[in-house]
Amino acid sequence: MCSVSELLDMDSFQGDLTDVVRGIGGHVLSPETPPQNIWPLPLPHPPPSPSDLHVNPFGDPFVSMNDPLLQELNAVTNSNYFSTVGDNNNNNSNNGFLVPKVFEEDHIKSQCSIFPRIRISHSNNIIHDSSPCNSPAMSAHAVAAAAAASPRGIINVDTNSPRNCLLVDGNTFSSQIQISSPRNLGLKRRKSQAKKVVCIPAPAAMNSRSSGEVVPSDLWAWRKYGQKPIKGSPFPRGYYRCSSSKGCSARKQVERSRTDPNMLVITYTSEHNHPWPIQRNALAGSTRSSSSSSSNPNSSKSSNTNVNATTSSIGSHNTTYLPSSTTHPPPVSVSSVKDERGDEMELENVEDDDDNQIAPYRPELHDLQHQPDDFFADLEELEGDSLSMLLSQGCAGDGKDKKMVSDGISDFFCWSGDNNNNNYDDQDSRSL
DNA sequence: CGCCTTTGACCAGCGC
DNA sequence: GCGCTGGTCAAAGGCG
Repeated sequence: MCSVSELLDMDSFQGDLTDVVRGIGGHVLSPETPPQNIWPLPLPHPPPSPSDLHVNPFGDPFVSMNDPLLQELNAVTNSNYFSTVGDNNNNNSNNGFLVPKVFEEDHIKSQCSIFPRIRISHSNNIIHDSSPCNSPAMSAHAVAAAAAASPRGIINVDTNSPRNCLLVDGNTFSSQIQISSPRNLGLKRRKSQAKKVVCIPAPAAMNSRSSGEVVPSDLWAWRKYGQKPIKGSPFPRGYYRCSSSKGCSARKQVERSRTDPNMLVITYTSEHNHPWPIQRNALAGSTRSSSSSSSNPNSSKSSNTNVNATTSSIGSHNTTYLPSSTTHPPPVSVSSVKDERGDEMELENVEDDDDNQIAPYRPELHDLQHQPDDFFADLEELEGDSLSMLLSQGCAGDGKDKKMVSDGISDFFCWSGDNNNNNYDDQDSRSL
Protein backbone atom coordinates (compact mmCIF):
# COMPACT_ATOMS: atom_id res chain seq x y z
CA MET A 1 0.00 0.00 0.00
CA CYS A 2 1.14 3.42 -0.73
CA SER A 3 1.98 5.36 2.29
CA VAL A 4 2.13 9.06 2.46
CA SER A 5 5.82 8.92 2.93
CA GLU A 6 6.13 6.96 -0.20
CA LEU A 7 4.20 9.47 -2.11
CA LEU A 8 6.35 12.15 -0.73
CA ASP A 9 9.37 10.33 -1.92
CA MET A 10 8.18 10.48 -5.42
CA ASP A 11 9.15 13.33 -7.58
CA SER A 12 5.65 13.93 -8.58
CA PHE A 13 4.62 14.46 -5.06
CA GLN A 14 7.03 17.02 -3.99
CA GLY A 15 5.50 19.40 -1.62
CA ASP A 16 2.75 19.03 0.88
CA LEU A 17 0.25 16.33 0.67
CA THR A 18 -2.19 17.67 3.06
CA ASP A 19 -5.00 16.30 1.07
CA VAL A 20 -3.72 12.83 0.91
CA VAL A 21 -6.31 10.39 1.86
CA ARG A 22 -5.49 7.87 4.39
CA GLY A 23 -7.11 4.61 5.13
CA ILE A 24 -9.87 4.91 7.58
CA GLY A 25 -8.72 4.27 11.03
CA GLY A 26 -5.28 5.26 10.02
CA HIS A 27 -4.55 1.91 8.55
CA VAL A 28 -1.78 2.40 6.16
CA LEU A 29 0.19 -0.53 5.10
CA SER A 30 3.82 0.06 5.41
CA PRO A 31 6.04 -0.43 2.40
CA GLU A 32 7.94 -2.98 4.38
CA THR A 33 4.91 -5.14 4.55
CA PRO A 34 3.33 -5.06 1.17
CA PRO A 35 0.05 -6.83 1.01
CA GLN A 36 -0.16 -10.14 -0.65
CA ASN A 37 -3.09 -11.17 -2.67
CA ILE A 38 -4.62 -7.81 -2.45
CA TRP A 39 -7.23 -8.93 -4.82
CA PRO A 40 -9.45 -10.14 -2.33
CA LEU A 41 -12.10 -12.33 -1.24
CA PRO A 42 -15.35 -10.56 -1.25
CA LEU A 43 -17.04 -10.82 2.02
CA PRO A 44 -20.71 -10.90 2.68
CA HIS A 45 -21.87 -7.46 3.42
CA PRO A 46 -24.54 -6.47 5.86
CA PRO A 47 -27.26 -4.17 4.74
CA PRO A 48 -26.28 -0.54 4.80
CA SER A 49 -26.89 1.37 7.90
CA PRO A 50 -30.06 3.42 7.89
CA SER A 51 -27.95 6.22 9.13
CA ASP A 52 -26.10 6.31 5.87
CA LEU A 53 -26.33 9.50 4.02
CA HIS A 54 -25.65 10.19 0.48
CA VAL A 55 -23.59 13.10 -0.44
CA ASN A 56 -20.91 13.95 -2.83
CA PRO A 57 -17.66 14.22 -1.06
CA PHE A 58 -15.57 14.33 -4.14
CA GLY A 59 -16.80 17.44 -5.72
CA ASP A 60 -17.76 15.59 -8.75
CA PRO A 61 -20.39 17.04 -10.99
CA PHE A 62 -21.30 13.62 -12.21
CA VAL A 63 -22.79 12.72 -8.96
CA SER A 64 -26.17 12.37 -10.40
CA MET A 65 -25.18 10.42 -13.39
CA ASN A 66 -25.78 6.76 -13.46
CA ASP A 67 -22.43 5.29 -13.63
CA PRO A 68 -21.92 1.62 -14.13
CA LEU A 69 -18.32 2.18 -13.25
CA LEU A 70 -19.41 3.01 -9.84
CA GLN A 71 -19.93 -0.62 -9.42
CA GLU A 72 -16.33 -1.03 -9.95
CA LEU A 73 -15.68 1.49 -7.34
CA ASN A 74 -17.96 -0.34 -5.09
CA ALA A 75 -16.04 -3.38 -5.85
CA VAL A 76 -12.80 -1.74 -5.16
CA THR A 77 -13.86 -0.66 -1.85
CA ASN A 78 -15.77 -3.82 -1.48
CA SER A 79 -18.53 -1.97 0.10
CA ASN A 80 -16.17 -0.31 2.40
CA TYR A 81 -16.51 3.17 3.59
CA PHE A 82 -15.15 6.18 1.93
CA SER A 83 -14.13 9.28 3.56
CA THR A 84 -12.50 12.44 2.59
CA VAL A 85 -9.93 14.58 4.16
CA GLY A 86 -9.79 18.23 3.62
CA ASP A 87 -7.05 20.72 3.45
CA ASN A 88 -7.45 21.25 7.09
CA ASN A 89 -7.36 17.67 8.07
CA ASN A 90 -4.86 18.46 10.71
CA ASN A 91 -7.43 20.51 12.41
CA ASN A 92 -9.89 17.74 12.38
CA SER A 93 -9.81 14.80 14.64
CA ASN A 94 -11.88 12.66 12.38
CA ASN A 95 -9.18 10.16 12.11
CA GLY A 96 -8.82 10.74 8.47
CA PHE A 97 -12.46 10.92 7.80
CA LEU A 98 -14.39 13.45 5.98
CA VAL A 99 -13.83 17.00 6.84
CA PRO A 100 -17.26 18.47 6.48
CA LYS A 101 -16.06 21.82 5.39
CA VAL A 102 -14.11 20.52 2.51
CA PHE A 103 -16.78 18.21 1.50
CA GLU A 104 -19.22 20.97 1.50
CA GLU A 105 -17.08 23.06 -0.73
CA ASP A 106 -16.59 20.25 -3.11
CA HIS A 107 -20.16 19.43 -3.20
CA ILE A 108 -21.22 22.91 -3.89
CA LYS A 109 -18.75 23.26 -6.61
CA SER A 110 -19.73 20.18 -8.36
CA GLN A 111 -21.18 16.82 -7.79
CA CYS A 112 -19.77 13.44 -8.14
CA SER A 113 -21.32 10.99 -10.42
CA ILE A 114 -18.60 8.56 -9.90
CA PHE A 115 -19.87 7.77 -6.49
CA PRO A 116 -23.57 8.00 -6.85
CA ARG A 117 -23.97 5.26 -4.35
CA ILE A 118 -21.73 6.56 -1.73
CA ARG A 119 -23.46 8.05 1.20
CA ILE A 120 -22.29 9.79 4.23
CA SER A 121 -23.06 9.17 7.78
CA HIS A 122 -23.00 12.60 9.20
CA SER A 123 -22.38 11.56 12.74
CA ASN A 124 -19.02 10.07 12.06
CA ASN A 125 -18.34 11.67 8.73
CA ILE A 126 -18.08 8.39 7.05
CA ILE A 127 -19.10 8.07 3.52
CA HIS A 128 -20.87 4.85 3.07
CA ASP A 129 -20.82 2.84 -0.02
CA SER A 130 -24.22 1.39 -0.24
CA SER A 131 -23.42 -0.86 -3.06
CA PRO A 132 -22.94 -4.53 -2.78
CA CYS A 133 -19.59 -6.00 -2.33
CA ASN A 134 -18.70 -6.63 -5.87
CA SER A 135 -15.74 -7.48 -7.86
CA PRO A 136 -12.61 -6.22 -6.28
CA ALA A 137 -10.92 -6.49 -9.58
CA MET A 138 -13.06 -3.81 -10.98
CA SER A 139 -12.24 -1.57 -8.18
CA ALA A 140 -9.09 -0.20 -9.61
CA HIS A 141 -10.97 1.06 -12.56
CA ALA A 142 -13.55 2.64 -10.46
CA VAL A 143 -11.11 4.27 -8.17
CA ALA A 144 -9.23 5.62 -11.06
CA ALA A 145 -12.44 6.85 -12.48
CA ALA A 146 -13.23 8.52 -9.28
CA ALA A 147 -9.96 10.24 -9.18
CA ALA A 148 -10.16 11.21 -12.78
CA ALA A 149 -13.52 12.72 -12.38
CA SER A 150 -12.96 14.37 -9.10
CA PRO A 151 -11.58 17.84 -9.44
CA ARG A 152 -9.83 17.52 -6.15
CA GLY A 153 -11.24 14.52 -4.56
CA ILE A 154 -10.03 12.57 -1.66
CA ILE A 155 -10.93 9.03 -1.15
CA ASN A 156 -10.62 6.87 1.84
CA VAL A 157 -11.48 3.29 1.94
CA ASP A 158 -12.26 1.85 5.26
CA THR A 159 -11.70 -1.79 5.03
CA ASN A 160 -12.23 -2.22 8.69
CA SER A 161 -15.88 -2.05 8.16
CA PRO A 162 -17.95 -5.18 8.48
CA ARG A 163 -18.38 -5.13 4.76
CA ASN A 164 -14.78 -5.22 4.09
CA CYS A 165 -13.80 -7.42 1.25
CA LEU A 166 -10.15 -6.74 0.86
CA LEU A 167 -8.09 -9.34 2.53
CA VAL A 168 -4.46 -9.91 2.96
CA ASP A 169 -3.61 -13.44 3.73
CA GLY A 170 -6.99 -13.81 5.18
CA ASN A 171 -6.72 -10.65 7.16
CA THR A 172 -8.43 -7.43 6.53
CA PHE A 173 -6.59 -5.34 4.09
CA SER A 174 -6.85 -1.66 4.34
CA SER A 175 -7.58 -0.63 0.86
CA GLN A 176 -6.33 2.85 0.63
CA ILE A 177 -6.95 5.33 -2.05
CA GLN A 178 -4.85 8.37 -1.87
CA ILE A 179 -5.50 11.49 -3.73
CA SER A 180 -3.53 14.57 -3.21
CA SER A 181 -4.89 17.93 -3.89
CA PRO A 182 -3.24 19.62 -6.80
CA ARG A 183 -2.88 22.84 -5.00
CA ASN A 184 -0.86 21.24 -2.30
CA LEU A 185 1.76 19.90 -4.53
CA GLY A 186 4.88 21.97 -4.61
CA LEU A 187 6.04 20.91 -7.98
CA LYS A 188 9.47 21.54 -9.19
CA ARG A 189 8.51 20.65 -12.64
CA ARG A 190 5.57 21.80 -14.61
CA LYS A 191 4.81 24.05 -11.75
CA SER A 192 1.77 25.40 -13.38
CA GLN A 193 0.14 22.03 -13.59
CA ALA A 194 -2.11 20.86 -10.87
CA LYS A 195 -1.90 17.22 -10.11
CA LYS A 196 -4.07 14.71 -8.44
CA VAL A 197 -2.58 11.52 -7.21
CA VAL A 198 -4.32 8.27 -6.68
CA CYS A 199 -2.88 5.19 -5.16
CA ILE A 200 -4.85 2.08 -5.85
CA PRO A 201 -4.36 -1.64 -5.79
CA ALA A 202 -3.08 -2.86 -9.08
CA PRO A 203 -4.56 -5.90 -10.69
CA ALA A 204 -1.64 -8.15 -11.34
CA ALA A 205 -2.11 -9.46 -14.81
CA MET A 206 -5.45 -8.24 -15.88
CA ASN A 207 -5.57 -5.35 -18.21
CA SER A 208 -1.92 -5.49 -18.75
CA ARG A 209 0.03 -5.52 -21.89
CA SER A 210 3.22 -7.17 -22.74
CA SER A 211 5.03 -4.51 -20.85
CA GLY A 212 3.26 -5.65 -17.75
CA GLU A 213 1.75 -2.31 -17.21
CA VAL A 214 -1.59 -2.27 -15.60
CA VAL A 215 -3.91 0.51 -16.38
CA PRO A 216 -7.08 0.66 -14.40
CA SER A 217 -9.95 2.14 -16.19
CA ASP A 218 -11.70 5.35 -15.51
CA LEU A 219 -14.45 7.07 -17.31
CA TRP A 220 -12.35 8.70 -19.92
CA ALA A 221 -10.59 7.51 -22.96
CA TRP A 222 -6.86 7.71 -22.65
CA ARG A 223 -4.18 7.39 -25.20
CA LYS A 224 -0.73 6.47 -24.21
CA TYR A 225 1.82 8.81 -25.61
CA GLY A 226 4.90 7.88 -23.79
CA GLN A 227 6.60 5.66 -21.32
CA LYS A 228 9.71 6.39 -19.39
CA PRO A 229 11.77 4.49 -16.92
CA ILE A 230 11.80 6.35 -13.68
CA LYS A 231 14.91 6.67 -11.67
CA GLY A 232 14.71 4.73 -8.49
CA SER A 233 11.80 2.69 -9.64
CA PRO A 234 11.97 -0.66 -11.35
CA PHE A 235 8.72 0.13 -13.07
CA PRO A 236 8.27 2.45 -15.99
CA ARG A 237 5.84 5.29 -15.93
CA GLY A 238 3.26 5.49 -18.62
CA TYR A 239 2.00 8.78 -19.90
CA TYR A 240 -1.53 9.09 -21.07
CA ARG A 241 -3.55 11.90 -22.46
CA CYS A 242 -7.23 12.14 -22.88
CA SER A 243 -8.31 11.01 -26.29
CA SER A 244 -11.97 11.57 -25.76
CA SER A 245 -11.75 14.99 -27.23
CA LYS A 246 -9.17 16.76 -29.27
CA GLY A 247 -7.66 19.59 -27.41
CA CYS A 248 -8.34 18.14 -24.03
CA SER A 249 -5.38 18.79 -21.84
CA ALA A 250 -6.18 16.10 -19.33
CA ARG A 251 -3.30 13.78 -18.73
CA LYS A 252 -2.45 11.03 -16.40
CA GLN A 253 0.61 9.13 -15.45
CA VAL A 254 0.44 5.55 -14.39
CA GLU A 255 3.16 3.74 -12.59
CA ARG A 256 3.53 1.07 -10.07
CA SER A 257 4.51 1.95 -6.61
CA ARG A 258 8.17 1.44 -6.19
CA THR A 259 7.68 0.15 -2.71
CA ASP A 260 4.67 -1.93 -3.36
CA PRO A 261 4.33 -3.33 -6.86
CA ASN A 262 0.82 -4.28 -6.03
CA MET A 263 -0.12 -0.67 -5.93
CA LEU A 264 -0.62 1.67 -8.81
CA VAL A 265 0.06 5.32 -8.51
CA ILE A 266 -1.91 7.38 -10.93
CA THR A 267 -1.26 11.03 -11.29
CA TYR A 268 -3.84 13.11 -13.05
CA THR A 269 -2.79 16.36 -14.57
CA SER A 270 -5.06 19.06 -15.86
CA GLU A 271 -8.69 18.46 -16.29
CA HIS A 272 -11.04 17.52 -19.01
CA ASN A 273 -12.56 20.36 -20.91
CA HIS A 274 -15.24 18.32 -22.52
CA PRO A 275 -18.14 16.10 -21.62
CA TRP A 276 -17.78 12.48 -21.11
CA PRO A 277 -17.12 10.72 -24.34
CA ILE A 278 -20.34 9.60 -25.87
CA GLN A 279 -19.40 8.79 -29.40
CA ARG A 280 -18.08 5.40 -30.03
CA ASN A 281 -15.97 6.61 -32.86
CA ALA A 282 -14.17 8.83 -30.47
CA LEU A 283 -12.97 5.67 -28.90
CA ALA A 284 -12.19 3.86 -32.07
CA GLY A 285 -9.25 1.68 -31.63
CA SER A 286 -9.32 2.18 -27.95
CA THR A 287 -11.71 -0.55 -27.14
CA ARG A 288 -9.90 -3.44 -28.57
CA SER A 289 -9.98 -6.37 -26.32
CA SER A 290 -8.70 -9.78 -26.93
CA SER A 291 -11.11 -11.10 -24.40
CA SER A 292 -14.24 -9.66 -25.83
CA SER A 293 -13.55 -8.58 -29.33
CA SER A 294 -15.60 -11.11 -31.16
CA SER A 295 -19.01 -9.67 -30.79
CA ASN A 296 -18.37 -6.03 -30.40
CA PRO A 297 -16.47 -4.05 -32.96
CA ASN A 298 -15.58 -1.60 -30.29
CA SER A 299 -14.33 -4.12 -27.89
CA SER A 300 -10.96 -3.50 -26.51
CA LYS A 301 -7.70 -5.26 -26.74
CA SER A 302 -5.29 -3.49 -24.59
CA SER A 303 -4.66 -2.22 -21.19
CA ASN A 304 -6.59 0.93 -21.64
CA THR A 305 -9.33 -0.89 -23.15
CA ASN A 306 -11.31 -1.61 -20.17
CA VAL A 307 -11.10 1.99 -19.49
CA ASN A 308 -12.28 2.90 -22.85
CA ALA A 309 -14.96 0.35 -23.00
CA THR A 310 -16.18 1.68 -19.78
CA THR A 311 -16.00 5.15 -21.02
CA SER A 312 -18.03 4.41 -24.02
CA SER A 313 -20.52 2.59 -21.96
CA ILE A 314 -20.96 5.44 -19.66
CA GLY A 315 -21.11 7.98 -22.33
CA SER A 316 -23.47 6.12 -24.51
CA HIS A 317 -26.29 6.43 -22.13
CA ASN A 318 -26.00 10.13 -21.93
CA THR A 319 -27.93 11.45 -24.78
CA THR A 320 -27.48 15.10 -24.14
CA TYR A 321 -24.87 17.15 -22.47
CA LEU A 322 -24.84 20.40 -20.79
CA PRO A 323 -22.39 22.86 -22.16
CA SER A 324 -19.00 22.33 -20.75
CA SER A 325 -17.35 25.60 -21.25
CA THR A 326 -14.93 25.36 -18.45
CA THR A 327 -12.49 22.82 -17.34
CA HIS A 328 -13.99 22.31 -13.99
CA PRO A 329 -17.58 21.54 -14.61
CA PRO A 330 -17.39 18.08 -15.96
CA PRO A 331 -19.91 16.90 -18.42
CA VAL A 332 -23.31 16.25 -17.07
CA SER A 333 -26.19 14.87 -18.92
CA VAL A 334 -29.24 16.97 -19.05
CA SER A 335 -31.18 14.20 -17.55
CA SER A 336 -28.88 14.30 -14.65
CA VAL A 337 -29.51 17.86 -13.80
CA LYS A 338 -32.54 16.94 -11.86
CA ASP A 339 -30.62 14.49 -9.88
CA GLU A 340 -27.93 16.95 -9.30
CA ARG A 341 -30.31 19.44 -7.90
CA GLY A 342 -31.83 16.83 -5.78
CA ASP A 343 -28.51 15.94 -4.37
CA GLU A 344 -27.83 19.48 -3.50
CA MET A 345 -31.01 19.62 -1.59
CA GLU A 346 -30.17 16.47 0.16
CA LEU A 347 -26.81 17.77 0.97
CA GLU A 348 -28.44 20.54 2.84
CA ASN A 349 -30.33 17.94 4.69
CA VAL A 350 -27.19 16.20 5.51
CA GLU A 351 -25.72 19.27 6.99
CA ASP A 352 -28.76 19.94 9.02
CA ASP A 353 -29.50 16.49 10.07
CA ASP A 354 -27.88 15.40 13.24
CA ASP A 355 -29.83 12.20 13.43
CA ASN A 356 -28.65 10.86 10.16
CA GLN A 357 -32.17 10.46 9.00
CA ILE A 358 -31.38 11.23 5.47
CA ALA A 359 -33.26 9.33 2.87
CA PRO A 360 -31.15 6.90 0.94
CA TYR A 361 -29.76 8.15 -2.25
CA ARG A 362 -31.77 7.01 -5.19
CA PRO A 363 -30.18 8.06 -8.38
CA GLU A 364 -32.57 7.99 -11.21
CA LEU A 365 -31.86 5.50 -13.85
CA HIS A 366 -34.35 6.58 -16.35
CA ASP A 367 -31.61 7.30 -18.79
CA LEU A 368 -30.33 3.88 -18.28
CA GLN A 369 -33.70 2.43 -18.89
CA HIS A 370 -33.81 3.83 -22.34
CA GLN A 371 -30.38 2.96 -23.37
CA PRO A 372 -29.67 1.61 -26.75
CA ASP A 373 -28.92 -2.02 -26.90
CA ASP A 374 -25.28 -1.45 -27.37
CA PHE A 375 -25.11 0.21 -24.04
CA PHE A 376 -25.90 -2.98 -22.31
CA ALA A 377 -23.72 -4.77 -24.72
CA ASP A 378 -21.00 -2.57 -23.45
CA LEU A 379 -21.85 -3.51 -19.96
CA GLU A 380 -21.56 -7.09 -20.90
CA GLU A 381 -18.29 -6.31 -22.42
CA LEU A 382 -17.20 -4.79 -19.21
CA GLU A 383 -18.50 -7.65 -17.32
CA GLY A 384 -16.56 -10.03 -19.42
CA ASP A 385 -13.39 -8.17 -18.81
CA SER A 386 -14.11 -7.84 -15.20
CA LEU A 387 -14.90 -11.44 -14.88
CA SER A 388 -11.74 -12.49 -16.55
CA MET A 389 -9.94 -10.05 -14.37
CA LEU A 390 -11.47 -11.50 -11.33
CA LEU A 391 -10.77 -14.99 -12.29
CA SER A 392 -7.28 -14.15 -13.29
CA GLN A 393 -6.72 -12.70 -9.90
CA GLY A 394 -7.43 -15.97 -8.35
CA CYS A 395 -9.26 -14.48 -5.48
CA ALA A 396 -7.84 -17.08 -3.25
CA GLY A 397 -8.77 -19.67 -5.60
CA ASP A 398 -11.50 -21.76 -4.21
CA GLY A 399 -14.88 -22.13 -5.71
CA LYS A 400 -16.57 -20.42 -2.87
CA ASP A 401 -14.71 -17.26 -3.43
CA LYS A 402 -15.35 -17.34 -7.09
CA LYS A 403 -18.96 -17.76 -6.39
CA MET A 404 -18.87 -14.65 -4.34
CA VAL A 405 -17.16 -12.83 -7.10
CA SER A 406 -19.80 -13.94 -9.47
CA ASP A 407 -22.40 -12.65 -7.15
CA GLY A 408 -20.69 -9.36 -7.18
CA ILE A 409 -20.80 -9.22 -10.90
CA SER A 410 -24.38 -10.14 -10.80
CA ASP A 411 -24.96 -7.21 -8.61
CA PHE A 412 -23.18 -5.11 -11.11
CA PHE A 413 -25.51 -6.11 -13.83
CA CYS A 414 -28.48 -5.89 -11.67
CA TRP A 415 -27.65 -2.34 -10.98
CA SER A 416 -26.80 -1.54 -14.53
CA GLY A 417 -29.94 -2.84 -16.00
CA ASP A 418 -32.29 -2.06 -13.25
CA ASN A 419 -34.66 0.76 -13.18
CA ASN A 420 -34.85 3.84 -11.16
CA ASN A 421 -37.34 2.46 -8.77
CA ASN A 422 -34.68 0.76 -6.86
CA ASN A 423 -32.75 2.22 -4.10
CA TYR A 424 -29.34 1.05 -3.45
CA ASP A 425 -30.10 -0.37 -0.13
CA ASP A 426 -32.38 -2.79 -1.80
CA GLN A 427 -29.83 -3.62 -4.36
CA ASP A 428 -27.22 -4.37 -1.85
CA SER A 429 -28.61 -7.74 -1.16
CA ARG A 430 -29.81 -8.44 -4.61
CA SER A 431 -28.25 -10.60 -7.18
CA LEU A 432 -29.32 -11.95 -10.50
C1' DC B 1 -9.31 4.75 -41.99
C1' DG B 2 -8.73 6.08 -37.43
C1' DC B 3 -7.15 5.04 -33.33
C1' DC B 4 -4.02 2.60 -30.58
C1' DT B 5 0.81 1.35 -28.43
C1' DT B 6 5.67 1.46 -28.69
C1' DT B 7 9.89 3.78 -28.58
C1' DG B 8 13.68 6.81 -29.61
C1' DA B 9 14.47 11.66 -29.87
C1' DC B 10 13.82 16.05 -28.27
C1' DC B 11 12.78 19.65 -24.91
C1' DA B 12 12.57 21.77 -20.39
C1' DG B 13 13.24 22.10 -15.32
C1' DC B 14 16.35 21.53 -11.70
C1' DG B 15 20.69 20.92 -9.08
C1' DC B 16 25.48 21.38 -9.04
C1' DG C 1 26.78 25.89 -18.44
C1' DC C 2 26.36 21.09 -17.98
C1' DG C 3 24.33 16.85 -16.81
C1' DC C 4 20.49 14.43 -15.04
C1' DT C 5 15.84 13.54 -15.13
C1' DG C 6 11.12 13.86 -16.34
C1' DG C 7 7.67 15.01 -19.82
C1' DT C 8 6.33 15.27 -24.59
C1' DC C 9 6.62 14.56 -29.57
C1' DA C 10 6.29 11.94 -33.55
C1' DA C 11 7.25 8.11 -36.56
C1' DA C 12 6.37 3.29 -37.17
C1' DG C 13 3.58 -0.50 -36.92
C1' DG C 14 -0.71 -2.99 -35.37
C1' DC C 15 -5.63 -3.70 -34.89
C1' DG C 16 -10.56 -3.76 -36.08
